[in-house]
Amino acid sequence: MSQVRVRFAPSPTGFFHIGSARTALFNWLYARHAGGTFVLRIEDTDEARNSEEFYNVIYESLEWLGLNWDEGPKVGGDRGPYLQSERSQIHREHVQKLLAADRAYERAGAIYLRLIGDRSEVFDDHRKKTVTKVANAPAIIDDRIRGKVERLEDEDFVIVRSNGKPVFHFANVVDDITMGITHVIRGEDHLSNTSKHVEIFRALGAPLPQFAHIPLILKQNGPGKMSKRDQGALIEEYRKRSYVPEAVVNFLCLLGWNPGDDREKMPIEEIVRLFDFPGINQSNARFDDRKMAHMNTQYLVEMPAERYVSMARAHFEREATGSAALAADPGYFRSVMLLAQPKVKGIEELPAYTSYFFTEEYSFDAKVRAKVMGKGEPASRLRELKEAIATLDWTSDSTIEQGLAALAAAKNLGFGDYQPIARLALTGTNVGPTLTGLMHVLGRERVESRIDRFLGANS
RNA sequence: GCCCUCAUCGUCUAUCGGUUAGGACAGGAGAUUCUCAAUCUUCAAAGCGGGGUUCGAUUCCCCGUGAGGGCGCCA
Repeated sequence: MSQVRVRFAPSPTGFFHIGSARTALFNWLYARHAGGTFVLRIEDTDEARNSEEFYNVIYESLEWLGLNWDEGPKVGGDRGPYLQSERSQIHREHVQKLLAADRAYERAGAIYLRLIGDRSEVFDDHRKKTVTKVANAPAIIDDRIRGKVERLEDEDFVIVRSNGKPVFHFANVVDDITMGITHVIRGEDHLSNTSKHVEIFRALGAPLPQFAHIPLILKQNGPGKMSKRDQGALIEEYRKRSYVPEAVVNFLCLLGWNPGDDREKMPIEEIVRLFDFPGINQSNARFDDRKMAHMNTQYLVEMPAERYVSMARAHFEREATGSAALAADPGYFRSVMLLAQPKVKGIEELPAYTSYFFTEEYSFDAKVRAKVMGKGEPASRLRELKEAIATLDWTSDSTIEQGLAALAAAKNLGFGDYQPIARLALTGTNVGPTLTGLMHVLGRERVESRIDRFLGANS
């Protein structure tokens, strides 16, 4: 194991944002790539917002994405505690250290970090008040993605509020120091704050970690970065919609990073092998749910049967409770789902796409019926098909296909003369899997009775 | 207002000074006579503007412009 130690430090807000997921992912990827340690630290300082289930949202989302942490809540580690709310003593000790070294002072109940340099009183037009400026040297941030960034802090700033709680910047830096974090990989929205962090590191006499500020994810429509209210912004949503977690991860990897060539769908092991700072982009990326959906479909069509069926069943259990599909014979359920696998774009489409397989009360699409019934002699074709059923070989969809082709040839017609009416009678619609495939799955009995019923109702 | 970052097809991106500027998603057209939202083929689509540097700039530098972010006793 290398010396690399990275951390993901979310705050328990009750949801898991896609931007957080990507930050967690990039940290995880770098840790795995470098053979380092991925630390999870929960920054739960704003106690009013925290509750047990808020913590679980973080754990469950990371687990669903497959981002396992080496140190942190639930797994422990020797640099804990890993909940920031349990680190107050550590924070206090560091404040004392600064106070003792005269690098911090109290004013109006709050504690400020003292910058070093000549001081002067200046009237700030924008804030409409007099402030004390310090002739400080600019902080130099040697960012692994941005290069050298200089930014000046020229006013003392609060590190502990008058209520005794450390501010984010301070707790964050102290925790990073005491946890031995070597690489701080986070969103670009923190880049400007980093000068404050550098001042704190220096005041504490701690070496700077490597910084890497990754680009942000912008909302699909409209201005600004993605926020929790935007479509597709929450990881929970993808879980609910039964997206393939590997597909979500793969998509997120490509939002701001690429392997340097055309490859898009890649196994995570390969991404881990190739992932490094030079491959990370500098510009923000607009989120595109259609490309995400496409990636998901790619994973779905190549998914082994067992997993596909179990994902489908889990989805029906969660989202289509009471569906007849759940009561159906497991073997039949399986056949139906596998028949639909190459045809649907997502697991979430399955209940609607397969509904007629699980009930005899499937509805007929009026427009489709009018179109199909209005052309040629569909009823005759259906009767011919019904008579041929007894002679069909039901062992596979291709033997059924051969039988139907022979029937059509005998009547000097084409398969296309039977297909639309048969599909209408059997499914009530004009879209779906191949006719012969669905006949094979439905089986001879269902096919026969459905055709009978249709002929009875339409003659 | 001040500060920081970024800038190639509508979107995600490749190119690390010399390419017919490539791929993917989305879109258009066509094919598959077993439908289709599936599959295949195919088409259209880009270097923000102005200055430099250079034999040569999408690529390097500067200035604009645009986009994003930060300026709390929020995280």
